[in-house]
Formats: sequence, C-alpha cells, structure tokens
Amino acid sequence: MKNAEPEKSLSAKIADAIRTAIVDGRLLVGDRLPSESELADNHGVSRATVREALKRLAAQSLIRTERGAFGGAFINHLSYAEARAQQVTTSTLLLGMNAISFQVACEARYALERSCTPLAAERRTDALLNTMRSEIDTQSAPDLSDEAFCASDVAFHRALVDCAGNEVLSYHLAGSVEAMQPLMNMITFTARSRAEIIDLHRAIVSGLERRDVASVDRALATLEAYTITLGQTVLKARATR
Amino acid sequence: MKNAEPEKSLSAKIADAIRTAIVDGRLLVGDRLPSESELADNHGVSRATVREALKRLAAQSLIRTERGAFGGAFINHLSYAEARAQQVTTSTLLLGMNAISFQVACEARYALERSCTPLAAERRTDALLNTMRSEIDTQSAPDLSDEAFCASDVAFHRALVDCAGNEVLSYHLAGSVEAMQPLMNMITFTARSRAEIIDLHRAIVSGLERRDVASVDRALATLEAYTITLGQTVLKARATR
DNA sequence: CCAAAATAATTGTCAGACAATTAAATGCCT
DNA sequence: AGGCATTTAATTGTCTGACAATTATTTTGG
Repeated sequence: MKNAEPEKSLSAKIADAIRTAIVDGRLLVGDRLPSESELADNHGVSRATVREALKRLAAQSLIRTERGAFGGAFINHLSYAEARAQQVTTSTLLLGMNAISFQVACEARYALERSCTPLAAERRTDALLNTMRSEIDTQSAPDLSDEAFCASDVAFHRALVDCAGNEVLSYHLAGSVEAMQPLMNMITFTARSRAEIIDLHRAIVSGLERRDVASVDRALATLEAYTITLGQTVLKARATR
Repeated sequence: MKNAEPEKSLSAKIADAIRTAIVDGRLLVGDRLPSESELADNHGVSRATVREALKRLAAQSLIRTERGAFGGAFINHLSYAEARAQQVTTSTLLLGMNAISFQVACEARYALERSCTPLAAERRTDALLNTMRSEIDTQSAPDLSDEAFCASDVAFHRALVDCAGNEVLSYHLAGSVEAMQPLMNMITFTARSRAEIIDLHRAIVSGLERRDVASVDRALATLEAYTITLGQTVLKARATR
C-alpha cells in the first residue's frame, strides 16, 4: 500500500510536528524553540524551510518570534482576542464561500445567541446595558449608512452575549455573530425595518433590565423571524432583477 | 505620533494584504494568485519572503498550492471539515492555555448545546438516533478506558448536535464540544458515574425520539450539573494530593 | 560606579541556484 | 488524421550562503 497522503511539503511536516507537540502539551506556554539554525540541523533541512514552517505556526498564533540575542520562537499564550479574531476570520470565510442560505445561517446564529439569554438576564451589568442603549441611539440616527447600521447591530449583539458573563461563551459566539455581518450588509434597511429592529433591541434591553428571560427570548425569536423575512425580500428582489 | 504597531515583518504585511483581499471578496474561490516570482517583483521583495507570506495563508487554509506548469497558489474553497478542524484546534488551545475553570467551560458548552435541542427534536433522523444508541452501547462496555469513554461521549454529543440539521450550527458547536475533551479526560469515571451519564444519554435519545424538547433539555441540564460536580470532585482530590 | 561601545546570538531579507512536478506543445510513427 | 512518446516551459520546493537589523550581555573607558 502506497502513501495515500498527498505528499506534504517538508515545511508542512515540520509545522505539524511542532503543532502536535504544542497541542499535546509537550511544549508549554513561554517555552522557547531551538533557533532556526538548530531546527534546520535537527530536521536535516535548510533554514528557509524551517522558517516557512515557523511562519505557518505564527499564522495560527501558536508561536511568536522575537529578534535579537536570546530571541527566537516562543510558544505563544493564545489570548481570547487572538482566538476570537481567528474564529471570526474562519467563520466569515466559511459563510462567504459555501453558498449557505441566509436562512440557515440566521437560524444557527439566533439559536446560539438565544442560548445565552438565561445567563445574560441573571448577570447583566449596568455597563453593558448602557453599551446596548448607546448602540440603539447610534442605530436611531436617520442618516446612518446601512453598513454603519449593521456594524452597530453587531456591537449591540456582542454586548448582549457579553452579558452572560462567560468569556468562553463570548468567544464561541463571536464567530457566529460577526460572521453574519457581510450577509447582513447585503440588506437594504428601510426606515420602517430599522424602526422594527430598534424596537426589538429596546425590548431586549428592557427584558434584561427586568431579568425577564422569557421576554428577551421572545424578542430574539421575533428578531430572527423578521431578519429572515428581510433576507428573503432581498433575495426575491435580486432574483427578479 | 509614531507607529504604535510592533513593526510587522514584510511577509506578514504581504500575507495581510492578500488575506484582506480574500475576505473582502476581491479574490474569489478558484482564483489563481500571480506566481511567486511575480508577487516578489510586484511587492519589491525576494521570493523567500513571498513564500513565507503564502505559507501563512496556507496555514489558515485560505490558499492551496499546486506544483508544475500552470500550478501556483489558488484561493481555497474552505470546506466545513477544514473550518471545523481549525476551530477545534483554536478552541482546544484556548481552553488549555488560559487556566479556565472547568465550571466556566462546562457552562458555556452546555449553554450552546442546549440551544440546538428544539431544532434537534424537530429534525432528528433515525440514522443519527442509531448513532447515538450505538455510542451508548460503546459507553456501556465495562472494560472501557476513561479516554475511550470520553471519545464516545464526544461522538454522542456530536450526533446530538447534528440532529439539528443545520451545518452552520454543527460547525460552531464542534469547537465547544470537542475542545472540552482534554478537560474531560482528566476525570476518572467510576462505574457509578458512568451509569449516571449513560442513563442521561438514554433519556436524551428517548426525548428526541418522542420529540419532547423539555425532557431533552432537562436531561442536558442534569448532565451539566452532574459533570460540573464530577469536575469539582477531581479538583478537590487533586488539591489535597 | 556609570555610561558608552563592542560583542554575540538570533531573526529578517536577499540573490541565485537547482531539483521536482506538471500541463502543454511538439514530433514521430502508423 | 490519430495516437503515443518526448520535449519544453512554467512553477513550486528546497538549498546555500550572505548580509542587515535587532537586542541582551559583556567589555571598556572615564
């Protein structure tokens, strides 16, 4: 039986070896890898090949490199911000490249978002409620562009998610909420539809304030249905164009 | 005001430029990038630098490269499998590196998982229910290792998530479910605790079969509470060791 | 003792070369 | 003309050696 694998390049193999060592815990945060020259000798390849492998790992935020004496490649501490950025990129591309129906994407996003309402109602802080109110104000400006409206919408929902007071949850939801933005940007929001959305946003804030889980959930369900309707309208208009 | 950025390398800048073009849709799936030599000329850098940039993009599955005449770097179609693999890696590392309490991770995971029960009850298929039953059988083997038990547990929950019949939802939940496995592997499952978990798994399958959302949700809530209890027991035992 | 300069280690970049791979073009034979 | 083998050209993969840039440490000079 021959090799079924599509013959990875040396740099890919070396990157895989190091990545596995990191994920398995054989290399710990802060550990320094050998210098590029040493790695090249160890693996019997040139320094250029080692560098390509290290750049692959750096692209995944697994390592960072420092120049100068006693510099080198260090196992990176993966912060929430980095992890979130990567997840948003991946999710955005996945949605953008796979001809996913607006409805399916929307369904997933609101299903996930509604999962945090019980925690959010319990733990919401005044600071986050104020953030949400401030975004509602932004959204109410009559001369706002559709893109700015969507951006504020994302900020509003991020604050909602953050209300759950669970960083891990916020991290996971970041991808599902932010990756929707390009799809949302395709929608032309009329004054009427903006008003509807803003009303629902107000209902969400009010529900959280009163710790009324059911009303928040209801508002989100209505928002989901309304958003899907808007999406379908856009698609229909586009089809007959 | 000086540059606040920590002086990115040329290869990072070039990678960023191409990545932005992909995310913004200026480069579409299947498009071919210029050859490495052309890119080097265009950007006024050496081929080695361009290659490092391309390897960064390849590490994120944004491009693939083909050798030979008319080969080159092509904008990759990001499949669900690739996106999921990346998300699992990122989530696993995030959980492994951030001293996240077992409780917080568990809370997030079950909150997300419970979000798909309504859809799962509505759309569950016989095939997936059988998968879940088969995993329950696996889990019931008395001589199963803890690791194998956890692996089967993950497979069970993946099937549950897939019941929702929404690929986007499955993708997002893959990270939260699979990234918990290393944490779960730290738990020593007694015969007693396995029996409890298996009973709850049976309740979940039965609830899905009857399309009884409330009973599935109840079983998941119980499972969450029980898992957190188990985790705390392990931590306590470890602290007094 | 302190500050300035030299030193050494290390990554970042470059230039040029050659090997390996692969699609297309060419040539040859029937 | 058609099919098969060979050549060609384009392109990525890898290697080598060099030099620039950066930075902690060491040395030197006052």
